[in-house]
Amino acid sequence: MDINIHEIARRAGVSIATVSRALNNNGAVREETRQKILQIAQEFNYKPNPIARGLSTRQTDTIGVILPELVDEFFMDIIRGIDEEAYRANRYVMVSSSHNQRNIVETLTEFMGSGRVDGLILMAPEMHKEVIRILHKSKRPMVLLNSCKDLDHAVSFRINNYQGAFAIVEHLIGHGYKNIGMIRGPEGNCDAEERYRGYCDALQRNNLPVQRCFIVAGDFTTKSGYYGLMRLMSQPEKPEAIFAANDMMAVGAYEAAKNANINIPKDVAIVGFDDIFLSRLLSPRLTTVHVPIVELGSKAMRYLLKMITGEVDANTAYVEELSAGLVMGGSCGCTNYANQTLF
Amino acid sequence: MDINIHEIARRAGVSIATVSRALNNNGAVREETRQKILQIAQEFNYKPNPIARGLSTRQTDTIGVILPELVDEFFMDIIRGIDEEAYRANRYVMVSSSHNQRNIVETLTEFMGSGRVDGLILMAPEMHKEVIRILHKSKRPMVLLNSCKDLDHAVSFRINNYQGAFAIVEHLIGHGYKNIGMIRGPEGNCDAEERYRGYCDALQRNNLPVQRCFIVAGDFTTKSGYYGLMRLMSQPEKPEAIFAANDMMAVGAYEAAKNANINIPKDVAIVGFDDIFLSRLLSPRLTTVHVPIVELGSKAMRYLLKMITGEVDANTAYVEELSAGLVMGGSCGCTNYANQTLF
DNA sequence: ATGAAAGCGCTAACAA
DNA sequence: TTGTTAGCGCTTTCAT
Repeated sequence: MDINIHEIARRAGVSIATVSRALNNNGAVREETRQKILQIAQEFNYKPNPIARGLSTRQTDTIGVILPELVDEFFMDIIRGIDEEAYRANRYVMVSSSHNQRNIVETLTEFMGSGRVDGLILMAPEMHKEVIRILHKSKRPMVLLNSCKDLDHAVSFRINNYQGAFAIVEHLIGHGYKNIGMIRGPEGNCDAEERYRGYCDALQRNNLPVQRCFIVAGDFTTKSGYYGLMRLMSQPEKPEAIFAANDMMAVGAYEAAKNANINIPKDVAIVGFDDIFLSRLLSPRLTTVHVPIVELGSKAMRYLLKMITGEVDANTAYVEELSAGLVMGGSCGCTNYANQTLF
Repeated sequence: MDINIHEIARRAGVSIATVSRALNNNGAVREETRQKILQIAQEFNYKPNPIARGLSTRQTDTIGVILPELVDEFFMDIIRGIDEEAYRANRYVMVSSSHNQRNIVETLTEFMGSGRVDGLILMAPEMHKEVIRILHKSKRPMVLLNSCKDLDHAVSFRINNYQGAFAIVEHLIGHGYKNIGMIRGPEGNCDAEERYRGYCDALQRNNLPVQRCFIVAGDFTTKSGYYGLMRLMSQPEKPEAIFAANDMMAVGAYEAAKNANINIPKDVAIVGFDDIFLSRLLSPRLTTVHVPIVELGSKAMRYLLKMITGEVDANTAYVEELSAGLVMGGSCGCTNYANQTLF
């Protein structure tokens, strides 16, 4: 703010061009000169102004991150994964929630159109057409997180929701359950859709019918899980097991079960998806699908950085699905699951 | 990136200065001219380059946020509070963890010294002298979060840890417990120290001795809570109640109690601090201290914005303590606490 | 190996 | 009301 390149140049008795070269290890500078400049810069604790540099180089060393919301460990984990890589690479992270669907476009435009960031990591499960448009005409590289299948022409990192859901439902089937219900996630949400697809396919692949009466809507909130279980278990024909599309709803289901004196897993088995910290503390421990969230963030960031540096082509589609593994608890009916340490 | 102020000026048949004035509502522009410019800008979807503008105005519309870690709902809540206000005020948020104590200085310098941000929100419970130094010579406004008392000459927003701890320990005393133990937080952490102070004072104010054997160290992790309870309850003389300095440790204590067949609250009452979401799900529900975290973030942000706009003097110390209220559960021994809804 | 100078896109002081 | 112009602090050609 105070001392600038001119001042350093003056003190070193050289031109600002030489100072710039010395500081950036860019272009030839006599070792003697370089040392002198470096020493003076050090002495005055001089740091080039990144804004000025940004104007000149069109690089801000900043990565934009837009997430649908800023709640839960889930999103915090993503940010942490990104932050770790950013730190390593000397980049800065600008985060924002998309606030609401209407304004995601606005935020996106501001981030991408304006040179505030060198690249973007975007998570928007319900992806508007408009967003896709911006995506296309944007000059900055961008990687999508948990995007829908129909965006496979972009760069995207996602959890393999389908595979995870398929696996956990097959696990339930392995227990001998025939009537397996599901509390679904929000409509239009791709994660939710994929998990539902995995559920249906697992049933069908095992010659089990997909029964409408065992499927209820939900919206990923604890509350909807609560009422989801209530509804499923108050029918004349009750499911033997329930696949909640995420752990938060499973938590709600646990609460409902407790209130209604329904025993898990004796009266009904429950499994979830996400493996949030909380699921470890439920009793019995929730059987769920572990999703490598921190890794999702860091992988996305690493790839984005490569796109920025040109190490990989930013215009070539690339999709990576991180596979999700089962975490055994007692809620599915397993009795001697590895009693995972809490810490 | 493509179209710039010159282009707009050319198309509108005016000078760039007029375009700038029209767009910023700054300086006189004939209404007719303004409309024309606005319309053209609209047509080409022109947005002034914020980097260039930043170089000129020394404002980036960006707020830096440095937090000790990026984990938990706790920090996510702070970020959310900040993000909400930032959105309202058309500001952007750059977040970073301090990575480690050594590098917090580096990060701080980069944020503050370089003009990357217009102001900073910093949370650093263990505050280095060095950090304080930077704080002082920094030209940009900064607000501290949960800072130590010895930084009362700065602008700071904090949870009233002392008051909260005092209140909850008095609540335990009200139950008739005489031997009240505590699992402390990390040494040197101001939140932890204040909570400990509140604990001690509550005892003394009620003519109860502070007994060393009932006080064990902890570090805010579930693990340390687990072993904390183990240690306290394996002594010949056991406490009747335990105040865990945060909920995560209380969670650990619950686990330990479960493993050791210790009933809460019959064998030992347990209370926590923070009111994390999880505490609602413990059985019995954890009696704890609610801290308005989102509000902490948003209040800090609002104040910082005022400092930036000059609405309040950035050099005048200002400390605000948000008071923390009790949330009743069954873990303290209360039987007919309001059964709070989960949602 | 080094310097001079032209931008980068914008704002703001000064002139007209 | 509008235009001219000098920065803002840096990078990067192009000469030398």
